[in-house]
Amino acid sequence: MSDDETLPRLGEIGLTNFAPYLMNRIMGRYNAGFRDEMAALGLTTPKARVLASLAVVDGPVIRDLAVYTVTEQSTLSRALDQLATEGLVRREADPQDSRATRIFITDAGRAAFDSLWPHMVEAERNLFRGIPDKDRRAFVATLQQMLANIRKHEF
Amino acid sequence: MSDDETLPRLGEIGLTNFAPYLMNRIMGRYNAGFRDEMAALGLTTPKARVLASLAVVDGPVIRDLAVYTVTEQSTLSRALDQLATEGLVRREADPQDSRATRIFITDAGRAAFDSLWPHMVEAERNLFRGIPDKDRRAFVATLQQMLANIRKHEF
DNA sequence: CAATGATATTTGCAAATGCATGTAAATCTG
DNA sequence: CAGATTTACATGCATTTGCAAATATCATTG
Repeated sequence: MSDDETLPRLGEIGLTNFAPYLMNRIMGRYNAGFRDEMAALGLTTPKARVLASLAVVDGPVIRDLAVYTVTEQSTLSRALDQLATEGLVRREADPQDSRATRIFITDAGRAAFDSLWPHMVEAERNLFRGIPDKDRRAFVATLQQMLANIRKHEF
Repeated sequence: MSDDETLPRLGEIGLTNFAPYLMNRIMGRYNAGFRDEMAALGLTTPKARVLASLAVVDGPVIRDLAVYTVTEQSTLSRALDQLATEGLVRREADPQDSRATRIFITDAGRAAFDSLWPHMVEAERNLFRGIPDKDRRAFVATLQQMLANIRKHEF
């Protein structure tokens, strides 16, 4: 990891060989892909991410939810305000730690997510269109390794 | 591609097996990783992306730049206002089409990007830490295929 | 070539975002 | 166990965002 070596310039690599660029661009379009469906449900990206996360881990404290949803704490706090007002999630004081709040999804929240999920799956399938299953599995494995490389939390 | 089949539920797949989730989370942290360095240069994400793109293709029309930078037209328009005011880019009317504006990077803009680039490379290397070169190449190839699958533009 | 429609970019405005800070509760430390 | 730190969450405020509409130019068509 010594770095006397000269860095390649971006112009030489080319944008489309620089993985982070590709990932940003792909995710930009992926996320935009069901913005209409989200809007129809009154959801923004952070709100949708909350519902998606709660579909997997219900009842996390907010700070963990911020990690799952890749959202700023303050943004998340306000997203939760809205979701709670709309009756899609429920805040519940943690009995162990009265600073903490745990978030639970409601039936209405689950229903909202259920109507969004097929679009997410469809978009994901479209992403992998024409990519052999073997490559796809290797790709996901690499993603998991990457997440392990950079995450600052134990999950 | 018939779809009578029942969709797997997200809870069953698990967040960390759903590629888009992993990609969003990884890029969230990657992008946050040099937010400080950007801030020191007075750059936001869209502004940095403009400079990065111009390091590769100088003089694009704005609508193409919006594709490269994965940025809303209106957001880009204002990012360009700032960059131009700061002297990092230059707007120049397209001689063929007087509706269009072409964007060029200035020496100062190049210098700003050059001071950011090492951090981007370092963050990228960190992402791929411990991932064999072979896997890395396969990963990038898959990304390129994915981009081809979803892009709506010819580049 | 006038009229209609498409394209390129900017801008108005309401909403979302994020940083810094506030408040409250838990934890640590001497 | 009092005081100092840290942690959890919410909020004030300035900035950024993005949708929709405005403006200006180009392209097409009858």
